[in-house]
Amino acid sequence: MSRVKEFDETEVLDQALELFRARGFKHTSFADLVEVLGVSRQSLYDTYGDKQALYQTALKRYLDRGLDMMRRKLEDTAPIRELLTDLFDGMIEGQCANGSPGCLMVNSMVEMSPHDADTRALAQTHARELEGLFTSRLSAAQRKGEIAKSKDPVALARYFYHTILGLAVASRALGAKENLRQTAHLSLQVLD
Amino acid sequence: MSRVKEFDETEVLDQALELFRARGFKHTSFADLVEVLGVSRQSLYDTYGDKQALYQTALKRYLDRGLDMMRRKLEDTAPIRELLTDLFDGMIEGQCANGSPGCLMVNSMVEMSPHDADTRALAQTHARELEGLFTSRLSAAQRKGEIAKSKDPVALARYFYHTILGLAVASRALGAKENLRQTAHLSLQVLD
DNA sequence: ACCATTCTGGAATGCTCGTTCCTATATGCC
DNA sequence: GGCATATAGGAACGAGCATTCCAGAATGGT
Repeated sequence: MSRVKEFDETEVLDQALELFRARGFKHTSFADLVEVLGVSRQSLYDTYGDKQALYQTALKRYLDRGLDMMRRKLEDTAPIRELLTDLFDGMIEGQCANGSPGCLMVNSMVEMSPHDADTRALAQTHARELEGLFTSRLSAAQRKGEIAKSKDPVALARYFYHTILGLAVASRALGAKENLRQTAHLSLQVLD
Repeated sequence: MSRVKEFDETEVLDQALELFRARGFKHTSFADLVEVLGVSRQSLYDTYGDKQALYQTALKRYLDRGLDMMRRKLEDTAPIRELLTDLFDGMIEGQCANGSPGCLMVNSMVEMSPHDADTRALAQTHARELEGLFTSRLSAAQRKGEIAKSKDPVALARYFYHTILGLAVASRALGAKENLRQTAHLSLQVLD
């Protein structure tokens, strides 16, 4: 090989991700991508394949990153209520940073799930994994006596997952940070 | 006037609504509408205007209907926990009936809010109205002593609204009715 | 019977889209 | 210096899209 890539492959992928996140798949044209990413049409095709593949790759990256972040935050051994408070506040702060584009996975679940089997499968797998992370962390908290024995960690995990979905939608379309925080804090009452 | 319309205007509108709800705006072509509604292109344009207007009208109808339904259900003077349990169960049953297309408003919030100011305004107004309905019902319950004085009905109302958003997303992309019911029931703990 | 209105569907328009092909130019390793 | 690769962008293609125009047939009230 001789000439080297002039753009950072993952950096451009992240830009594509942000564009898809903000506008959705159908509302983002290839011309938009070329313009915003500053990379020529041909290079994009050579590097990532077609639009669908680029979207898929970006989504996968987004999910992996989110899952890693979640794993890291849940490793914290702080009391579960504190931990979840911080986690939700952090998510809300992060989501609403740049004009509230919401969550790419949620946007994808709504826009793409009925039309694209691959995307649907990605979303469902991710949901299971995320619920799994929550479940084991909640179980740990339960063993430490922070949560009553009578509670079902699986149901609680799913509940928090559903709560996050709702906050993502509200963040995108309504985007009142303070209200989201309030809801997140209220949601913690299920632990009592 | 001489010749009379051969199709029921609101009935066809409802069909358009269901199509938009299932597929989204961009993923529904005018040809799709003509085919599914069984009404010719020209008649659709004559009756409803262009695609955007048809969508807007359908969305407005959907919101009005939902708000009416909510009003009726909230008039019930049953204890608030029973009432909300029934309300959520009814919604979940209804949403998941025909292949879980989710909620048109939520789908619209995700797909259209960033692109169309009218749609965004509709969604935001609807959010406020829905929260208002919940707020006054929760206040009433509070006066009757069913909810502690320390609770803020506005925050609770918003919380339930956010919960509904989350359930709508899950219903569309995941669609496990039993899990949704479980989450709905857990969410009622904020009243305690 | 007449006429306004409606329905239907073909045809055409003009635009946008994703994608491919091609050519010209730049770049770095051997 | 040359060769393999990367970039850039013009051109074209074929498809799909929303929308408009139009002409023919149907329909019902007066």
